[in-house]
Amino acid sequence: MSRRHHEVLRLAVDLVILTVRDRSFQVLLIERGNPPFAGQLALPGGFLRPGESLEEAAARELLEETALDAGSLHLEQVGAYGHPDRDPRGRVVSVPYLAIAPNLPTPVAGSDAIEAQWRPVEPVLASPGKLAFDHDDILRDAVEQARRQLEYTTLATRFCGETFTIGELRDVYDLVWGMRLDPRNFNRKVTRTDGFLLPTDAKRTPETGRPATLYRRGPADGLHPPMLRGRDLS
Amino acid sequence: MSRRHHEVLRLAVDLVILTVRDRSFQVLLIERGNPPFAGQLALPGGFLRPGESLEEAAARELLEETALDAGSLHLEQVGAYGHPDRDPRGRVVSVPYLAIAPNLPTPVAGSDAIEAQWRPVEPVLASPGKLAFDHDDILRDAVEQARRQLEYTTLATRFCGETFTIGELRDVYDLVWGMRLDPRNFNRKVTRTDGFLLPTDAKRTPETGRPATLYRRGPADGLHPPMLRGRDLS
DNA sequence: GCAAAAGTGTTATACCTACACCCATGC
DNA sequence: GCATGGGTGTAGGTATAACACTTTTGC
Repeated sequence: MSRRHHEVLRLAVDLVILTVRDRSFQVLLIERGNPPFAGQLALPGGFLRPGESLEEAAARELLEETALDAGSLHLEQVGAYGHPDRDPRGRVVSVPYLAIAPNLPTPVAGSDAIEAQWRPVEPVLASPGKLAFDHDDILRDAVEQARRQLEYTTLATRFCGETFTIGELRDVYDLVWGMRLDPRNFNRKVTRTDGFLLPTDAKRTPETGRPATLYRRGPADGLHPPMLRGRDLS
Repeated sequence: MSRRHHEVLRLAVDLVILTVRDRSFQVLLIERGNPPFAGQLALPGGFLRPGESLEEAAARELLEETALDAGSLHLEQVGAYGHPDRDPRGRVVSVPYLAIAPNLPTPVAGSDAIEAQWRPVEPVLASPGKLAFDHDDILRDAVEQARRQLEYTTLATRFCGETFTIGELRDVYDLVWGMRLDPRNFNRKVTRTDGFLLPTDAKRTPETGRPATLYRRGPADGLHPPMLRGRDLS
């Protein structure tokens, strides 16, 4: 088992930053300025640096590319992608991270002058082949991971601001899952699940209609019983 | 963004091989012969080689260390572990794989004369600090991943041989989850879930009691609705 | 007969689905 | 008043939990 047999490589940390904005489920993509894949869209990311843990690298990249503070955001690993030909520059294994962002008032601007843009997720998933590297695969897996977590965790609240209405939370489910949930049943479900939501005294009046109670995210991470979507898995 | 800032590293592929034998939930561990951690127990594994994908490396290690053919086994990625100090030899990121093995008639013998042994999982999880590297963390996460998958996939059948009785399948749940399920309700649940089990004409007579129908694993991967364990997640 | 494991039936309960209905606001 | 979204009530279906009970073997 000589050391000569061991592949020496670099490790990329890519970011799948998801949000709900303009009543649409969107992902942050950058346009690559340099080869390989110059001019194509890609997930933001960068290489692991000496002394960094994987999660530290993800947080650093997040700050560099979007000026978002990882301390306030949900950040979780998606897996590892290591096909030998995935990067034409040489052997690079990617460990992508999924980040969930609330709809941000400030426009996203990368510190290193990279053109970053929010794109609706669905068209990108529907016609793969447009993203650089194997980022289509990574995006697909990360989105599926997020969709699943809406079922049995309180992840949906990470898409919302500090306080939010049940209608906003329902929009997250509707848009991320791409299906309409019954507003009345949804209301009961989330208000009766212990630790999901903490009511506040404030209310918010929509453009038209009755004012809605504002909530903030509760201490629970898991959902029991889970939120159900249709029987579409096999 | 100079290349000098990029950490260059090696990638380890470790294996968490789980089985049910001697009416106990067990994991395959090796005793390390060389530093670091010489004499301590560790997960089997090795380094990624040039031209290999991660999954290929996992399959190769599985064959080398246990003479098990990956083609017939369930093999899935657990995640990536990249703390900078996790390996004293230098920067090594580990991508562990979870493998599920049926109770094997042949004793496990590594091809490279490593002392491999089955150990009950629970004591190792209960008193961490005994395994080399961060293998305690990896084992904990892999076991939790397997336990979860018993809930909403048909993974349990991977612990069984080609044909098996419902009692054997229930033993898998009982031993992996560490709780007793009601045999009568379990029976109904698995036989009524479409695609979980395919009945055969054969039966097997236990030491004492009525002969049980032998089944083989069905085409379904997912379980809807899921198999429930108690409300222990939060 | 007896022990042990396989397998069926039954009832109560929890939860979801679907939908009717009322409430509070802006115009 | 009317439109719009917030929020509650209720009836029916499905799956689970907990249990009694029957079946089929070896001894």
